[in-house]
Amino acid sequence: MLHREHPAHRRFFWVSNPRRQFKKIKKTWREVFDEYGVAKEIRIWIQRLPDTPNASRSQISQGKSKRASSWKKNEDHNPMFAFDLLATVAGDLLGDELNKKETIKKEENVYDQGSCNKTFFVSEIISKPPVTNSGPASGITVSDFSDKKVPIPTAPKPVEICKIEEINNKEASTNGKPPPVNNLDSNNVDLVVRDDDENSCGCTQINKKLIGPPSRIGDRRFRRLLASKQWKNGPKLNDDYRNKKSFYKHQRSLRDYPFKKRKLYQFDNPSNSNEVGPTSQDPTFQSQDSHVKLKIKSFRVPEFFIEIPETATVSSLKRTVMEAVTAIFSGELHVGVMLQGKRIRDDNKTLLQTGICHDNKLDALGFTLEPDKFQDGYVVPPPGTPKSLTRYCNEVVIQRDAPVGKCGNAIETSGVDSRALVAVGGGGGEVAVRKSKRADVAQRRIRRPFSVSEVEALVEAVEKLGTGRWRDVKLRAFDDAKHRTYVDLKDKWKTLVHTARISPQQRRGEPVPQELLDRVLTAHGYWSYHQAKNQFKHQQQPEICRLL
DNA sequence: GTTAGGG
DNA sequence: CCCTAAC
Repeated sequence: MLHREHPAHRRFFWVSNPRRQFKKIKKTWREVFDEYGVAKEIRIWIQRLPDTPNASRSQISQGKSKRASSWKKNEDHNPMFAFDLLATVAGDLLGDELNKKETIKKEENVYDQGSCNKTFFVSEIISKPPVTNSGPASGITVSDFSDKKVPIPTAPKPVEICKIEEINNKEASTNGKPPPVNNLDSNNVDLVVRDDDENSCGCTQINKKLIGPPSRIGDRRFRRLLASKQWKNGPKLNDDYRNKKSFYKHQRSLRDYPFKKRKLYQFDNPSNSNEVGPTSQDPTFQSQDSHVKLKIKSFRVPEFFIEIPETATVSSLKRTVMEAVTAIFSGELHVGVMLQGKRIRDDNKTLLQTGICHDNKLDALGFTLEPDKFQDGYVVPPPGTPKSLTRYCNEVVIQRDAPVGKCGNAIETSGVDSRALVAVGGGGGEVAVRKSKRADVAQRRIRRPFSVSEVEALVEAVEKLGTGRWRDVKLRAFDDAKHRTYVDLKDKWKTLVHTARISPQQRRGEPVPQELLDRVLTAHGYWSYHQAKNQFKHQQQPEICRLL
């Protein structure tokens, strides 16, 4: 029905946090379609649906679609509701006559049903070839646009939305065997649009045949690279991309661990996202009251990166590694249970109910050690996922040995992935090289709320230096705080001004003394007024405290 | 490299 | 805290 295997299909997967502003959603779409120069207008309809995530839904009725503002409003009240999204591109591809076309809609809401309070949205839009013509030329592929091999149909195309996990499951069902790399078919490209925000795991795939399960690549620029012809370069792309990252990114990547703070999501299988395991009521196990013996063979440290000068000593390398490991494992650890790649979320289920005790299920049982800060879900690589893919997962995986162990609960570390730690001698100097490729994903720094004393120091510095000299503020008041950049200070000042302007009831976090907030407003007002006038005078008369 | 501002 | 334009 969906003709998904048809090589001439062009697919867009869109993964987004529904809190995303619609302006940004549209921007993302536009970026994608602009790659092919076909989009003239991006229009998005949102349709509110009943709150039954797994229920199949009827066709989209464009007329009933609600406006984005309506959706956004409702969403605040119930962040977990299900919704439909239909995006159309007005132009040569998808015309204004969308409502005339056969639009097949299947349920598309895939989200974390656990503790995560975010709803992740996954949708796929497929340009479906006309029913009357099943030939390869009737569809649209990425290469159609980049290479012009196939004429772009001018007729408006029907749009299909179906759920992405079907595809994931299909590929996961290949038993995780690494796909044949040479079998790259340019006509079978899945273009995945990842519209994530900082709290999401990027999930960008070019050709699932080539790459396999969702990988951990989350950068818009990279996506755009993929969207262009360069996707043919495959996974090596990221290196080139990485080199373009700013020097700062490299500089700070060391001090920014524990990194990969992004919340990841998991593609739940709708058929068993709530109940994992089909044999929960098997009476033979109940009557036997048997025990399940598990042997945890090893665990793996999640890959991480360090940068260190080649002139550094081995001792300092060891110390740096230890710091990184400590940072990752400091804090509370949580254990996740996976069965056949699916996370078991209901803690109250018995092993019997989940099917863990079932013999033929034991192979697929796995555990994750999750650092405290990564609670919102993970990409769980299917069993047998190539290491090059699991590396992107933000977790520590404990793979359970397949047979029921005979030696009790032995735990042995498999050792840190050495590739991640090799510092290569290059042209000399301070350049640190990471051996590991395509893993320099953007890493959000951890959140480090300002203490009251820090705020006080900031206020005092700004009072004297003004609001336009953040580097000086940094040097003056935060020179020894390596984790506070002058941009951080600037941002903090911004939030301080905002905090000072809102009512105390609306403020969050550690309370800032009102006296400090008053000084913030005073200094802000003063420098807003005097900045231009005193920009060249502040050197003689920087002490505004006396003036206030 | 810094600054300013939107996200 | 991130990103990026502008300087």
